Amino acid sequence: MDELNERKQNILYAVIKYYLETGEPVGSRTISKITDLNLSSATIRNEMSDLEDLGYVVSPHTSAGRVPTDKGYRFYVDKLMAEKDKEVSEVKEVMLNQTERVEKVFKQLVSYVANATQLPTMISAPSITKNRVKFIQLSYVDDKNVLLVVVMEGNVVRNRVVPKSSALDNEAMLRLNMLLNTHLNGLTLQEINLGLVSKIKDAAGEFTNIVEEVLNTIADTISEDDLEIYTSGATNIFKYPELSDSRRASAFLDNFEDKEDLADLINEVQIDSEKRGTGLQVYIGDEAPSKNLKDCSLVTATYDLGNGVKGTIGIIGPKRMDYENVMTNLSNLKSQLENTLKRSDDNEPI
Amino acid sequence: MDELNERKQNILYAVIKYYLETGEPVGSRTISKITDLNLSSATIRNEMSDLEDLGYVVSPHTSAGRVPTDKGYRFYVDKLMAEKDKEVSEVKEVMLNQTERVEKVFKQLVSYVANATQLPTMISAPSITKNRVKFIQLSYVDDKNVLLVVVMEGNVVRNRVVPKSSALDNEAMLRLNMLLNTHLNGLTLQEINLGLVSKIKDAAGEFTNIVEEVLNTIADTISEDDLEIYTSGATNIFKYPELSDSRRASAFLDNFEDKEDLADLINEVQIDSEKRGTGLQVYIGDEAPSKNLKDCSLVTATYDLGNGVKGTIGIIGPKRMDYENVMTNLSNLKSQLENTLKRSDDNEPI
DNA sequence: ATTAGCACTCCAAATGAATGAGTGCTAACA
DNA sequence: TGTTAGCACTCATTCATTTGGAGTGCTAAT
Repeated sequence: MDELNERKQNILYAVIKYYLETGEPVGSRTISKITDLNLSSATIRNEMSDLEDLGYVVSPHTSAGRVPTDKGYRFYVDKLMAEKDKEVSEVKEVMLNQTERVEKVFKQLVSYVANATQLPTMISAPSITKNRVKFIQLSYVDDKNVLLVVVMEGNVVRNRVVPKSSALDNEAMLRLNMLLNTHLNGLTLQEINLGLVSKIKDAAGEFTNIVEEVLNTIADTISEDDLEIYTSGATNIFKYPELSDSRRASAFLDNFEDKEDLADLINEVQIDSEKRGTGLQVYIGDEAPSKNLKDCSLVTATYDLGNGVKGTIGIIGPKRMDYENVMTNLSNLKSQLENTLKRSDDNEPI
Repeated sequence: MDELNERKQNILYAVIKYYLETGEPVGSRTISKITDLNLSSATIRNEMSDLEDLGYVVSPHTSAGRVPTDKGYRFYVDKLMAEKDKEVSEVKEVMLNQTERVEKVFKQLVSYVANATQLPTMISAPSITKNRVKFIQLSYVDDKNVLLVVVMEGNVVRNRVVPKSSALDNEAMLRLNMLLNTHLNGLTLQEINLGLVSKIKDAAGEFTNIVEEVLNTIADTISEDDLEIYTSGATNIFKYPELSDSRRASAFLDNFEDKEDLADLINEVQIDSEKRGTGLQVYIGDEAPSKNLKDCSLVTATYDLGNGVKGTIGIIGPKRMDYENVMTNLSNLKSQLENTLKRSDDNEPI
């Protein structure tokens, strides 16, 4: 903490701030000019040399300016940024229209964020494995199939057409619906264990095999795309020359296109967030829980709808991204999401 | 047609074939060596000069080899390719698992095709506006909402939580379900016109306003994401140096990420396909019905499930893509899709 | 403690020569 | 008449060289 005196902090701040804008190594003369410290370039040079020894900056080669290291960025995010720039950026209210399908809401949302930050953005819909079953319904579709609809808390709806092996008249269907609802309502997927399953099958009597099919389908349906990921703004990385050469860009976009990889990433971020008890997190370079983000930073906001139902918004960009802007945006979004989606749960009678 | 004698055609074929592989302008000496025409480079030079005059090839600068023009490609696709290479490439049976949700099937499919062709691929789920309503169901969710489920032909399911303004007991719900199903089953969205709507509202009696909400929602639900587009393999363009500089790549990926643009494109392709009565289409460069594909070719297969229900698979790549491989792949996919999805409709009793 | 001054380093952009692939043309040949 | 060998010419690419400038580190003066 005392490692850096005020002047060094000021200089480090100026270096990073300037570098964030330009992406070019910044030299002593520049700092001397842009700050109002009234120090000559020579003095700055001495200080910067110290900062380099302490590991906050490096110069890419002998006669270049200095570039922040991960440690430098970390210090900036943790200390400098918070202290200096507490000017509250205007909070834009995002239109969260809950009457739309969830899917569509998230599509709009992710594209809004990508646009606001001008960075590649991903967002995970709330993981529904921890979400509770609100309502289950089987209905007649045609002779060979029944339609299974499962409504989860937060009005997430999943449906599937299930082929039926045996005949099933209306009354039987009614009974099955009753059976399923009385046993499963209010439970999370994790709570639907083998014991319960066999109990339901017993109770189903002659319909034991159709119930089995239905239960399998429920498990499938709920878990199959647990962690649905939406992305947008991938091409924003081309705004940063340091990431746009074709090798790097291709590698990055490959990752960004692979929803499964992103889901893994988000999973780890959520675990992390739980551990640290923070909603907003910044991963600089190697800090990110993923292999291929060496040259990038990741900023995430994990929103929490209670009952362990969580989702994450993530932004990936160059290390020299505008952390402040990104962080205010995300934290803003996070609280709005929590408010809106929680409010929609207040409606429910359960 | 007589414009090109056999020898010229052979040479043009060799030029294009070679260029498809290398992406480099190809010179007379190369052609002289790789063909078994036993012609000296000088002769080839003369012929190539003629081909250039006729507009089938150009040389990018004075001392470079020749590169096919759009006209050259067109001739290749229409004439040369068909004649020469009718070796049937092995037809791989793609796993089309219809028990999965449609959504997931298409996701798998598009990624399969992208992988098989090593090109950016998009696919549109069958447009459901022309699809028929099979089954409608309202059910109780909680005090303030009802759940609306619409099953279309081909077992495409759409659902939505509809806020209800007035109380609605079980019996009323039953009556509404009857009413909606008797009036709407078997109709396409286009056939649900204003006259019909007011007729239903009349018949609904006291529930006229909830019926209105429901009907609006149906219209919305069906049309909102008409033409859902799935994409995959976007980063494959980086395999082609001529498209991987950051300006071009960025522009391309921007387009490819924008699902609305792609939907427009697919729409026009489908119209086109109808006009020409072909399922498989090749657009070379400017031929494509879109602004930003100047440097690319687009190959599409429009599958037709009957009753005007159509969808399109599209592949976008450099002009020098492997047309044969791509076209056999698509035509293969097309027929399998048609078979599988049609088969699933045979199940239905309507 | 700060600063001016200077030598030194190294990148980046500019210049220019060498290389080589390819063409067009002409003249010779079958 | 069609084909080919030969030659002069063009132009992109590559590589080494030069040059300019930005920046540093060090030293000596304030």
